[in-house]
Amino acid sequence: MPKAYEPGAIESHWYSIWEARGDFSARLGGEPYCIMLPPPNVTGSLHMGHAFQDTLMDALVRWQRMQGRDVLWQCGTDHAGIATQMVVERRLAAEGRSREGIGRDAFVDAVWAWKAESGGTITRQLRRLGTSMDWSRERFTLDDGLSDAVTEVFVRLYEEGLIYRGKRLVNWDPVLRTAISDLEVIAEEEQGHLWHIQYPLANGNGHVVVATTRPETLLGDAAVAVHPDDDRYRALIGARVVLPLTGRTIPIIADDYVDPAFGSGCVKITPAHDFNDYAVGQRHGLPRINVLTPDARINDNGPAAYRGLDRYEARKLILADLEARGLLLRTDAHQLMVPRGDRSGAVLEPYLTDQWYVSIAPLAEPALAAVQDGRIRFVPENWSKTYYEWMNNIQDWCISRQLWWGHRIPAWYDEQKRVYVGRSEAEVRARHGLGPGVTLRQDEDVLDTWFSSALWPFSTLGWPEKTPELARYYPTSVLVTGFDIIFFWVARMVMFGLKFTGDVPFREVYIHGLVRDAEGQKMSKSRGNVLDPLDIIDGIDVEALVAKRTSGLMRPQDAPRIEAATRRQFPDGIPSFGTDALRFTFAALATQGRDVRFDLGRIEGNRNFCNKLWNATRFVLGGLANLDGPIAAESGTAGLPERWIRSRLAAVTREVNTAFGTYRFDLAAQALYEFTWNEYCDWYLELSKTVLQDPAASPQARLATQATLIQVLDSLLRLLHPLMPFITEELWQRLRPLTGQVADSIQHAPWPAFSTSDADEEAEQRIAWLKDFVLGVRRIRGEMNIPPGKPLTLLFRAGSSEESAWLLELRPWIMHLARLAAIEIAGATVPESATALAGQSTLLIPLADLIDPEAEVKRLTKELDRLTGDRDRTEAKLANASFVERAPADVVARERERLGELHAAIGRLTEQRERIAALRGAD
RNA sequence: GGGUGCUUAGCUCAGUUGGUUAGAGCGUCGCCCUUACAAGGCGAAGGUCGCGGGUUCGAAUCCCUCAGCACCCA
Repeated sequence: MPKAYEPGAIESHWYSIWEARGDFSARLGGEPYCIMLPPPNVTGSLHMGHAFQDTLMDALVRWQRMQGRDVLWQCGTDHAGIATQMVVERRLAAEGRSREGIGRDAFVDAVWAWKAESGGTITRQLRRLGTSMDWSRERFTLDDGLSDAVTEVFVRLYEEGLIYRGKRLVNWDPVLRTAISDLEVIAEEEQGHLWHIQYPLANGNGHVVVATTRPETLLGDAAVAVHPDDDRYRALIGARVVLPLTGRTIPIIADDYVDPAFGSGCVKITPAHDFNDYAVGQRHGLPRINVLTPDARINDNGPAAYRGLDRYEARKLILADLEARGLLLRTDAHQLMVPRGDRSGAVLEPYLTDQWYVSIAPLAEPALAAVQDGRIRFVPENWSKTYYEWMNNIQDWCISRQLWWGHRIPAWYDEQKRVYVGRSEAEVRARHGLGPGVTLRQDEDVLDTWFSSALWPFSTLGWPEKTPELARYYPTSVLVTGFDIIFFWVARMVMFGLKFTGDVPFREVYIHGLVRDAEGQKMSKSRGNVLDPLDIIDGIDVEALVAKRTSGLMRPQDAPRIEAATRRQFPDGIPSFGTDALRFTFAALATQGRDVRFDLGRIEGNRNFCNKLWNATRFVLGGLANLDGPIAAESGTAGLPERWIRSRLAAVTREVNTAFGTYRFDLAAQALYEFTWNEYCDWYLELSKTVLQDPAASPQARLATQATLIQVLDSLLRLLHPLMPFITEELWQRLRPLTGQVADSIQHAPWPAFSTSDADEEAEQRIAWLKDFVLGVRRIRGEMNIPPGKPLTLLFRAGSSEESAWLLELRPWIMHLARLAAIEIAGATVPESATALAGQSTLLIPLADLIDPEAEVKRLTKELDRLTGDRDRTEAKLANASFVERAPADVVARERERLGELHAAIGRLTEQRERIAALRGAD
């Protein structure tokens, strides 16, 4: 067995075995447990968010599998309409071709070709993470079955009147030339201008001034609005103004949407190009004058001078023309919220188009109720508020996208533009009696990708067919996802799930935080702070990392800044940490907060933890030369250390169960880390050496020690397995010949059982005393600078007959751990000594030549200060009559007991300090 | 403007229903290559729990004010 833990070899070895053997497949028997993988973009690659989320899901799934549940972790990918189409368009552009140039069919073929080329990347990466998904059931949102489900849902909703077509303002991406959903808009504050423009009154008696951040929209103004109570303008309501540059006149209207304090208190109203103005326009019956083309140029509704100009060129020219006419009063610098498409980054335009909508209120109501009445539970519970907030203010969902990659809308138009919705053209013709003479043209648009994602929990299980899988695994057990897609995805799955299956899609929603970099910044390509999980697993040198972060940037000018930051943060690149260390780190970071700061320091510590576990196993295996097969659980005669570590194991088992059961992966990781390192390795392994390395130890004691080493390690590996699948499998397999476990893989080994009868109060108490004893000696060594290896003689003054008995029982272990040459019973008079307390007993290390009395007095004084502080606080508490009266009796009793102990300890230490001080005085 | 959170050691974070001396990792300091592990061992230092008030015998924990920060929605 190699001396150091080397993750690379064991990881690649085990995954292929697991997968080939079908270890991850649902068994269709036993109590089902099902998780739906939030489908990643089929042509995407794994980022830290995926890795984090998938680690948590895999931990749950492995935990449940070990408990004997029939686990289905349903995996698959999504077609990611906009994102994928953009990538393929960019590739075409690089070859000098365009989507329009090659036509729809050829373009869609090109996307499928791209999927074939790059589609395996993310699933390969998922495997590297050790995720135990059921790959035999992998699905893709554009598969036939899932596409049929999409069509079915669309048609049924349409037939119920819950899908309609409407002309509305949408968020329009002029670069991608498609509508996008409100949720895909990123509004950020940017530096812009506020231009103050004069609109002359039509009657020639003066003017009003409007302020705008988008002067080019002036061409589409339909009115000027003022607040009805604004005295400055009350007289002008109903008058008309001349709209500059257009020759049109428009009315001045009153509407309390206007904020009299902003700008001049007059607002230009452009119903076709602003959401608020649209609403004002509806209230006042104003015309909607669209002045932009789909790619945001001025259209034919604009004056000839501006037609065909891009919106920003038009803005420039319009401002110049206004200035030339003396109508541009002032230009102020102004911070404004600019909406951009989350994919293209382009500034969006509110734009008037025909789109398909889902009428959402009738779907939202039952979805709201499902959470309110507890059929779906959010974890942490607080996220239900976010869900309610959105559900209560929900807007109809624009589901059409002007893309070519996706599920084409199952609607056909005849030559009179009448629309027919059906499962196919044939069905439409049959149902509506449209003969071959009628020409039908299918709607050009595709559906929002989230439309198909919303069906994921049941479409992947075969819906609308009534499959055994659907009956068995739906509703699924839990959804694991980030809070950023509660609206996009969670809410929509609930709505569609309830609508089409009559039941919730999942019983619990575990919401985790979002992974950020060490400074708390969101990881993004443009910030250049992205970490690739595989680079953390495998390591990467700084040159490769810089190259990765600076290639393919949207803004190539960012490259030098990104390079400098990367070289500063990772001067030596990233070493290889291995999957298990990464996963354990993710688990440890999965606290209930909403941000997860990823710090490489944490993962280094956890890589070391893997090494610790590795070496502990090496130690255990190395001490078993006398064994050639499984060792019975109750072998030999267990001593206190054996009873103690088994009791501790039981406690940590319970803790881990509670932690996993409440999605507290951080607490599970912490409990396991602590038990492994601070109890099993630091204490039990050391205690075991007392017996194993003692040639005179009895065979019974030796056997019990060996059995305990093996069995506790075996349980520990199983407890750790959900978080660290690879190293635990590797070590468990090495240990297996000695454990008698029959499973072929740790992932099918039984989850360690917890029973309260494993708790051993007596052993815990005595070993706690032993630790106090040993620590007391070590502290004296540490603070007196006595080399750890120097054997010491210790004088023991028993505080009670009980503790005398404990010493008798624990003497060999104490001698060994405290590195004592001898323990003698202190007589009535003892030489001047350094002192420590263990329980009620006093430990004395004769000073002889090794201790500086000065230092010992200082040390004792510090300790006494601490104790007297505690004593004073406790005394004050007990002196308080209302405390004694009102606090629970056991709390008061505990304080009294504590006070007694403090008094005794202070007495012993004071006496000791005086003796040493006198000694110093005598020098 | 509406909503949701956060503020605990130098850094990143735990802290269950209020109850001994508020914990961990990393970092820092001292001693040690003690045959499982230097990716290690042993020991130590470090916090008026954002501020102010209230409830209570008792508050990091419950309530209120304020400050700062973050996110979501408009």
